[in-house]
Amino acid sequence: MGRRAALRAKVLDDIRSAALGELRRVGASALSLREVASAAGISPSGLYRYVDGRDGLLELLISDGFAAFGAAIDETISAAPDDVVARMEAAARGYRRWALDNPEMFGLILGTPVPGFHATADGPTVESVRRFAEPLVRVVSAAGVVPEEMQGVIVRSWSRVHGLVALEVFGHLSWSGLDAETLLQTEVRAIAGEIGRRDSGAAATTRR
Amino acid sequence: MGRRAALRAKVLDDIRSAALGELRRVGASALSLREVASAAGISPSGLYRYVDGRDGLLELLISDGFAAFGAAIDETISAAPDDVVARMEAAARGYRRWALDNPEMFGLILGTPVPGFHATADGPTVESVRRFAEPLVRVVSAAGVVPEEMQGVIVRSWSRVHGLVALEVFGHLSWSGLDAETLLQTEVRAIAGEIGRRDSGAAATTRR
DNA sequence: CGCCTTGTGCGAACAGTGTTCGCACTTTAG
DNA sequence: CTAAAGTGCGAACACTGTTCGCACAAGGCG
Repeated sequence: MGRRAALRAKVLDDIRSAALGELRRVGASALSLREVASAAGISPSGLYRYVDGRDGLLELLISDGFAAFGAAIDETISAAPDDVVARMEAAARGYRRWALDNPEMFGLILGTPVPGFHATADGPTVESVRRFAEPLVRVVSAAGVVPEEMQGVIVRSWSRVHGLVALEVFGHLSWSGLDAETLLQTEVRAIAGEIGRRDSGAAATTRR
Repeated sequence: MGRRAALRAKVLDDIRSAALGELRRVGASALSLREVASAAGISPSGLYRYVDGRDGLLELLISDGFAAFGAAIDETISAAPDDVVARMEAAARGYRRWALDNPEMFGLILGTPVPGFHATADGPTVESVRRFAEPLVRVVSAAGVVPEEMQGVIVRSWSRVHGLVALEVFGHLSWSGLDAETLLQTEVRAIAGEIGRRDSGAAATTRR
């Protein structure tokens, strides 16, 4: 098996980029299977040899999206000075930047879930999520958080950054007239401050 | 104008509830105009006499959704003891409860925006948003925040609650094994604590 | 080499969608 | 009573996702 597999990989790659292009152009809800097929140079029915219908196409996009998001954040962090607060700020800035640059993808992977789509427990999506969360974990653990508190601290910090970014990207902050970047910066510094003095009596986050 | 207007109002109300039912049943992305029309007892084309196509139907739902969300939070707050911290906790709990009970609606109004839909500046949606935000404003202002800082404090507090709730409702917290309710409670208490000592050197939030 | 299984691509078809249009009909206003 | 405005609907159009069967190419094997 050589030639056939190679051709198949190439076609699948064409589908990937065609789908991504369509997503960027018209958004997830208006993403047309036929348009994607046409852009990828194959027939609508031919698409089914590579992807399991519309849901399969979205799964492909979501998986790739998580990976790209994680990679983007990773890159931003790496470019920051080797300081915990600076890295946290970089992570948040990277989070926001990517979300603003890829609003449809951001909405697809972290906004309203597409009905009928559930990531299989050991599928590529979960692996991508791990890869996505990894840089965030590294930053927080570098701040000296003990493993026990780790998960709660990460989730709460993540949710604060995510909340602000999601509201901004989805257009729910525009009425306020406030500068979202400044808001996020303020928020991140507050988070960093709290993590810095976490051992002095912060409320513990319990497991269920 | 009497009889005709009354009939019209009644039919429009049928459409409202039919659309809401369909939204609950199949979600926003799969919401079918024809199904809604059928459930409302009119023909698909007849629907266009009341609502401007699918987008108009969604606008109707969004507007109602904001109002219902605001009313639900309002109710939760009113039922809480007359204490600032208790009211903030109640607001957050009401926010979460409603979002969990109405996930499709929550996603529709605060998740990924529907493409092609933009609330007109003076339309009913904006009014609903005001009504929705009002109870939150009341709680924060009751905490003694000066008007100048007010907007920033509200947005940042809201975003912290929203971030956690959105992640939970959209299924992005389930992997962690953490109890979302506990997380939210911890978060709200932290917010209340910070607002309580806001005058002792909290970072100012600037306008753009 | 030939054969046969497997994989691949595609056109046609089907049920479903949102939307438009023109025609009958009823209610209102003058 | 008449003209105008409002209302409902069936038919039609272009589009969607999906399935099916048929032609054809590629691969493994005797």
